[in-house]
Amino acid sequence: MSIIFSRQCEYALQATSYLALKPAGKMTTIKELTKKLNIPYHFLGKILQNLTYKGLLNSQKGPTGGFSLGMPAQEITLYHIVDAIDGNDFMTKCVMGFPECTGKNPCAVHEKWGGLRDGIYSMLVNKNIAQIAKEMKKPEFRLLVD
Amino acid sequence: MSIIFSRQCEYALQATSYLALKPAGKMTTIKELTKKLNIPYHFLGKILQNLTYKGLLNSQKGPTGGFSLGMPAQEITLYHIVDAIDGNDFMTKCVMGFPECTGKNPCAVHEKWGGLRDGIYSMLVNKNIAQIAKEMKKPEFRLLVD
DNA sequence: CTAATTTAAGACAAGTAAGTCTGAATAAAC
DNA sequence: GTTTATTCAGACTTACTTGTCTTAAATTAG
Ligand code: FES
Ligand code: FES
Repeated sequence: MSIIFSRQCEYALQATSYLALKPAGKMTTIKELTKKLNIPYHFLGKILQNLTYKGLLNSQKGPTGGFSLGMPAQEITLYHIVDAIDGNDFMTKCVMGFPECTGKNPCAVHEKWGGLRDGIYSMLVNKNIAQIAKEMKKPEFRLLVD
Repeated sequence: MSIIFSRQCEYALQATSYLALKPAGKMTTIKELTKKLNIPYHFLGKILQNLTYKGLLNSQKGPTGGFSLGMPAQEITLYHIVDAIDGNDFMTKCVMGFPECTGKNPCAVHEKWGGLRDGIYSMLVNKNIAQIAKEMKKPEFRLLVD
């Protein structure tokens, strides 16, 4: 089982992070992405297609085609990706699975979870693709190993 | 999709919390649990069976039979339940799905996630079934609504 | 001992997520 | 215009999770 994001979403985060390494507008093929990230080819194709539909990526067919970021890297946060793929249910649902999550009828960890949930949210919102690109250029960073 | 725990695990947390309300040793039937918690009968049966196998619950067949906590309530934490059903992969896996999660090859949110993950862990470890029972007796608390 | 009630067990069905395959559409390169 | 490389689209398969059904085993009550 994946942790909090679906497998699709994990792949989307990885692929988008990888795209962030490339100069703006530079097209990257699915083939390159699947090779570097070890993600099933057609599965990734559909995911990127979805992100393109949502406006987060650009795509171009034919030779020299591929995918690139659909907006300035500073404007794309991890939250955009997660929201596009998995939605934002985790922000409103009870972590113990009770039918609602409100202060009126709280579960045993409602308070604690509230803080953690907000922490996850800010983790996603405060990290944009431009930052990631910058961090990833550090030599120890994952994905740059080839 | 459930948030961080599987549906089974959510059910397990709810059912165990409910059992915590009862006097120690008092048997509660699946029927009562499914009715109060709105969980599919046989599905819950298997989950409780599993928790019994792992020693967290006691079971007894026949009339007056049912399930009760398998150890003193103070000794059962939410982490025990989660670990029994979903395991503890969330403690060691990368939240972005990369093959490993170490400081040597960190992903973009490794640091932040580390803190949040530890927060989730302590949320689970520091909440035992006895506390839950106490809190749940407050009138506004979920599950006591009937 | 018999009947009733409950968990135990396993097969099965339904639903969802993940992954595969094939061909069409598009666009560049020659 | 033809070839080639790529995304797009949809059907299909596989795997996993969730949920259902039926029967057996155990235990209590009478
Ligand atoms: S009620 Fe459970 S997290 Fe809010
Ligand atoms: S490497 Fe991603 S969370 Fe640690």
